[in-house]
Amino acid sequence: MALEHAILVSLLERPGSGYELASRFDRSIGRFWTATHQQIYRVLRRMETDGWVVVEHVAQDGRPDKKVYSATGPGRQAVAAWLREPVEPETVRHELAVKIRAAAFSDPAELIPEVERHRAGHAALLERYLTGADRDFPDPDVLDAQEQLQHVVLRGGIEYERMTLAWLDDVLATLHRLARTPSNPQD
Amino acid sequence: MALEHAILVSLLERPGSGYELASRFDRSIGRFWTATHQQIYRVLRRMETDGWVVVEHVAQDGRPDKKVYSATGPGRQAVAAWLREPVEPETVRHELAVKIRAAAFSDPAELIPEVERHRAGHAALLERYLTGADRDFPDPDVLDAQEQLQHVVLRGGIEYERMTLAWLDDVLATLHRLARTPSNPQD
DNA sequence: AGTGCCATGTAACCAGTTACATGATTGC
DNA sequence: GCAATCATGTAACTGGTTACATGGCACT
Repeated sequence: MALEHAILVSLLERPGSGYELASRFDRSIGRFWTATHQQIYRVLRRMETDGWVVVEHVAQDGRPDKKVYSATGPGRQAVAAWLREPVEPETVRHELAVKIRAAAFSDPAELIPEVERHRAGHAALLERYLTGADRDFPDPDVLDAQEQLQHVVLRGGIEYERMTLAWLDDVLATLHRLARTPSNPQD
Repeated sequence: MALEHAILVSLLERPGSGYELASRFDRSIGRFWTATHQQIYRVLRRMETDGWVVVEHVAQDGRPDKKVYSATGPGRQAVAAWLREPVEPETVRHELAVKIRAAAFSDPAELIPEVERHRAGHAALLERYLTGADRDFPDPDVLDAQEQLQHVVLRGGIEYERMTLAWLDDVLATLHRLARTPSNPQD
């Protein structure tokens, strides 16, 4: 399980409430780990009883009170211990790839709009990464350790999106080729 | 849910037993969808009662009997209907990326062996893809529709591994740089 | 009047993982 | 004798998703 650790890393970078964590998981951290607010609240309570985080109740006016969480010493140690454990290989769930193979048993042309939709999504994400990189790391040669590590992860996201865009173009070309030569497999 | 559909696609490509499906999920299909045999047996039974697949009991001598499953007409229609539904965006789970950011709160040098282990795993996988591509698609210009779609998915896997290798080199360079300049953040 | 943001939660369900169980055959 | 391969399953658990609930403030 790594959601605990993802939350701890986020709290080490900056303390915050469950709500704030949920919005971070929708933005930056969401690039490589997703979580809903329900999950986050549940895990935060568990980590509090484990002593990995502490809460500070903050009253606000004009908006609801919030509970600001911070990582504790034991929490930091838990992260360090987890870093020393080997990561199991990622379990892949690539639904679009399954669909592309499935297209052989239906009409490949039908998949084109879906692939185009994905392409547009990835293009938009790449744009967001690039503008985010410009904004958050305007001078990539002067970064402290934490920023360098954040930056190299962001570079990974950018390269992933570029690769994916190129591949989706390859997929689209293949689908268009198949649409032009109507073989109609077993239908 | 897409495990049903991944199994159906695999059975459309070729009928097989739960055991055979499990080994396919360890090889080719495992590139973009994973499943254990327990899961596969459970889903096959559900799909049988739904009429998406049919079983044929095959007695064998020298080895245990097996139940060979095939996709039915309704199964094929279920795949076609699923193809027309939009795919939800993939939920990403990239544990290594979390660890790289976590390294800022521990010793970045400690992560180097782990990243090298990953690099070796991805390099081995790329090799396997490349030899598999040579073996299964020796002449990529003469492929039928099904093979073309399988091939474009394989190309995606190859490009993904290449990109990942390049990124892991980038990560390693970053970690080595940080190890040379001991900043030691909050320890 | 309606939408969106801030903020926290409960409850039910479903998918996926881990552990355990059985048993014959083939090869080292 | 031991491990690997073929072959199918049960049971318990855990992590993640979906639906539902509450309520004030700011903006259009």
